[in-house]
Amino acid sequence: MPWELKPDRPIYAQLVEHIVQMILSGVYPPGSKLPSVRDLAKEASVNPNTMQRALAMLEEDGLIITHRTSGRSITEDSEMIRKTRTRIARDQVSEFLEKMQKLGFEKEEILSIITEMIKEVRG
Amino acid sequence: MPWELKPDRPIYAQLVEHIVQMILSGVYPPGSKLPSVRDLAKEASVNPNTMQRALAMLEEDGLIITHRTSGRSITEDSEMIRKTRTRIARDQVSEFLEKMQKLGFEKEEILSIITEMIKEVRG
Amino acid sequence: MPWELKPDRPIYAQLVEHIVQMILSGVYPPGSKLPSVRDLAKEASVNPNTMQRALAMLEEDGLIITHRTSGRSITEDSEMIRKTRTRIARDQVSEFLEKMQKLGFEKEEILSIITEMIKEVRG
Amino acid sequence: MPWELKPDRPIYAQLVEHIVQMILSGVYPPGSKLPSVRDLAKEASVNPNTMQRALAMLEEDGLIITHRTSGRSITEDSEMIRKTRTRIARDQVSEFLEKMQKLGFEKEEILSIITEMIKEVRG
DNA sequence: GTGGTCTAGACCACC
DNA sequence: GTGGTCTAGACCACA
Repeated sequence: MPWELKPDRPIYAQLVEHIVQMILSGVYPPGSKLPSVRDLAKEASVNPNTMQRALAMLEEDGLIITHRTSGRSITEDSEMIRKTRTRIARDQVSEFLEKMQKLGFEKEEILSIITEMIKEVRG
Repeated sequence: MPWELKPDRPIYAQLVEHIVQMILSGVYPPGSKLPSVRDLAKEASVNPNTMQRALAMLEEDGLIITHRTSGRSITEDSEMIRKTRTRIARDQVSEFLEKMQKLGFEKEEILSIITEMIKEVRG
Repeated sequence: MPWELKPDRPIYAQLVEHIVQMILSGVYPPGSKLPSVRDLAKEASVNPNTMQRALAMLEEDGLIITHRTSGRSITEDSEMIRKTRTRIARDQVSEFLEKMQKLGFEKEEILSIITEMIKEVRG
Repeated sequence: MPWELKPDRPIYAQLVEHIVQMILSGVYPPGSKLPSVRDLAKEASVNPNTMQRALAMLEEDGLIITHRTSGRSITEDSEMIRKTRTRIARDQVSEFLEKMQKLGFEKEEILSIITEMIKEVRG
């Protein structure tokens, strides 16, 4: 998973999103150790300050634990990770549904468009 | 339809979106006249310059025609309006699907979440 | 020759240009009588005031003569018409050459592009 | 290259044109960094907002890239720059030819006028 | 009255 | 420091 950074949104926000994806998809399993800020920053070709900011936000969410002496690790609370995944998903869905309804789409229409398009994606 | 403006995104972008919704949902039918920049700005509690910027963007898209001295009107090309509606919808869906897949959701899972949540919305 | 009016430039200016073309190309020969303002306005689907303004400008240039009681006519001075045609042409050419040179085109390059494109036009 | 601003056309349009010329003529080579909005505005004796508008238009055309916090630069795609130059040139020529033909000039006549006048320019 | 442009000056997020 | 957004208020051409 490459660190694709587009210039249209704040870099730190894209970093947060990317790391969350890696955690939720299991690249970094619960309890596993995170690379150092410096290494992560280098990997993403980003200023360490910016990476630090991203990690700080993830810590606020409780997804990441900082050990004062030995770096950071993913939370061991896999239940929380699961819940986070669900919460984010529901947020996405509800935001999406709201937009579609504002455009005047009915429930059935939304469903049919999605089922149609979901077949095309990735074969 | 009130002009809800949130501070998290550029105002002009929200204005564009709102006006598009009004056009697509038929509040302003094809060929109908639009209120003056000043009136629209007053209605949205926004500086005329900001509203003008939004309208200019809509004109670039071809959704709006400006008559230099006698105001603006919605394009009479209702076919284009229909296509715009479809295009925006497909964009929304594809953006949504991409996000969900990055979070590690499978096709079936996405569909089931949506069908579940769509029942809750608006009763 | 239809009266194509685009909304991107002042209408009166387009009227002036159009009438000049008709005069220079012989639609209205030297000395011939011009239709009334009202008729011209109707033909061009334009407010008579606007047509009046256009004619006034043409009169300033000396291309049109106003007879206080019997309408307007094209000047009989065909020499002046010929000179006007030449003047306008030279203005166009010099303006065009200036633009091309600002874009960094050399004389030879300009000539070759033109000779190439002039073959394509109108077969 | 001074910033000559005439009152007959929108300033932002003249700024766009001027910057394009600088890019096409190599004053700002592909990939090079552009001065800040504020500096450019000062240099052209223009309000920063106006300069910003011009730069935004250039970005839409793909000629300029903006890095959100570290200024703007010319696109590195020198092929695109070359194509832009050609496109603009052809637009100028075709617009010019159309005007001349509306004035009743034949192909040969146009060519002869140009070849004659092109000798006079810049000695 | 309409749209369009421009300035001055302020404020913001980001790095 | 960078780009981006917004407001307030003025002025203009046009019909």
